[in-house]
Amino acid sequence: MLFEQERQQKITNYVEKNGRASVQELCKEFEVSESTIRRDLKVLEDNELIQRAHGGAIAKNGVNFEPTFSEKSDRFLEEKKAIAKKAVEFIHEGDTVLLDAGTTTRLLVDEMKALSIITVVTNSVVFANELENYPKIEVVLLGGKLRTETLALVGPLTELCLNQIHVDKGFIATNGIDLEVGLTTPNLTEAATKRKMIEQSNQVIVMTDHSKFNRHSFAKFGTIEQIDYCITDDKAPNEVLRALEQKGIKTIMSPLGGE
Amino acid sequence: MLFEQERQQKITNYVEKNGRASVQELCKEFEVSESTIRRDLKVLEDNELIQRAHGGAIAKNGVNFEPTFSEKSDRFLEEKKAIAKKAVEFIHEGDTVLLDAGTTTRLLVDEMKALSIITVVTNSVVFANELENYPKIEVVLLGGKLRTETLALVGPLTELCLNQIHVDKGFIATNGIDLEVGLTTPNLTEAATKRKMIEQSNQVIVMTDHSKFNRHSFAKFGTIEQIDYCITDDKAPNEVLRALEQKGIKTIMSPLGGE
DNA sequence: TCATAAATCAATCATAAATAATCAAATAAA
DNA sequence: TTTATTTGATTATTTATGATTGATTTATGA
Repeated sequence: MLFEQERQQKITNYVEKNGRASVQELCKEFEVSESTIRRDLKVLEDNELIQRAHGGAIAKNGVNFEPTFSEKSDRFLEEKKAIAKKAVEFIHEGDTVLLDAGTTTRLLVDEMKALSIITVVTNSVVFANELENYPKIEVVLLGGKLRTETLALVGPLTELCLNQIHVDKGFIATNGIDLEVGLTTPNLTEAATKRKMIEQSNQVIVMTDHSKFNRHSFAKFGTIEQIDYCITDDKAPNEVLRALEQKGIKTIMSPLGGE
Repeated sequence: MLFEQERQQKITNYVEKNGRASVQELCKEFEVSESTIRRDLKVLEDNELIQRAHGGAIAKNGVNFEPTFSEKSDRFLEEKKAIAKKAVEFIHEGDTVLLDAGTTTRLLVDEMKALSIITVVTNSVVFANELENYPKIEVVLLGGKLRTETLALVGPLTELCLNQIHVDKGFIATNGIDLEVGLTTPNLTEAATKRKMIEQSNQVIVMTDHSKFNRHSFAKFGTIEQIDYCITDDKAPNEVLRALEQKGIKTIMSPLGGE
């Protein structure tokens, strides 16, 4: 008999190996009920490990998936929008900001378009493209190897570029925030880049929706103590936020529907 | 039985592959009703993955169909295409190549898509975007300040990135090629970047249509002697090409209409 | 040009499948 | 023990789909 996490790990493997899997197929394979499989799929989707479909799941990093699709099915979009609205208040005229690639930070890009003169440093080709039409925003793109799944730039070259700069505020995305483990993401190379980003930011602002709390992924890139501000939505677990506050980290809970 | 998203993905592929598809054709192919196909097409159109038409759908920016508007208005397009066809012959499996941003080099990107495993270093965000879907090509984007007019990355950060790499072949675009003045471009910062590119390339391959000969622009970025190969079209002035050959530079005149 | 026919479409509805929500039993942890 | 967690069964609810219908669009011929 498998433990819950073991089964979920194996389901991920199964889906990745076959590119897809139906709920019924997984029931047979793991000898559990449909309810259990569906619960597992939900968890795995929250962790962005698979892509759910009506009737089963599809592998994520499969060649088959356009970013537009994952964007469409982006969970917690409203929460992320609310978070972005709060985050943009941190940016003032003349600031230099660092913007980490990620689905939550993506929505901050939209908010930034209305701002006056600022410099935005980013490792996301998508963000750079989005911002290039706004003459008041100077865009600096970090170099590096292009990760095809996320269109983010990572690797030694990115870190080298980061070494050359220092920004007022760094907006960092994360896949997991856990009081004990800290900040984590699934990809080791990406983690190294994020680590350097935190180093080069005067203020570290973590943007994360509630689903990332008390979760951890594979690669650690920072400790809780390195955070200056944590912006999240109003479904984030209160006890964690209190613990953060006790460590001197300002937490901002953004209510849904904006201001 | 396919999941909804899978079917939509496959429809996109189908349309892209054939350039077009009728509703009935798709019904047969995927064994679903017209209603379903129409719903799918609507979703795909909303996601800007295809273009709908009465009776079916058309591929969007067809990889190898009609040229886009900006391409159409491009001067000497046919010449540039011919140049790109010659240039791509210089690239072999396992090569690392440097691709300068420019309208002539832009057409080399299209040619490169068919190639096997290579590494492409570029300072063009557009090129990086274009190539990211081709898994056999590893894309390294240089960092730097984003020039909004050309979507090229330039500046000290770009040069710093270039310092870290060395490539087999560098494909360089130019605004002017003159026997006395050398290679020139209108922008000083861009010139500095090109200069560094030439330094870091084992072989320097200049791609230029005939209109750039005997012309010079404001900022010089290289001497004639630094060129290893010069690829141009069959309207280039013969006396200049002869002079280049005498200096030991191989010149390739690409006849219009390909091979 | 216009009128008519044919094809295609969007909107609606019914249905079957899949899902989320709920609850109780089983299991594990305190 | 009690308490929390995981699981499976049950039930509303939601979703995907195909058929139908009337409206649009396109094609055809005068």
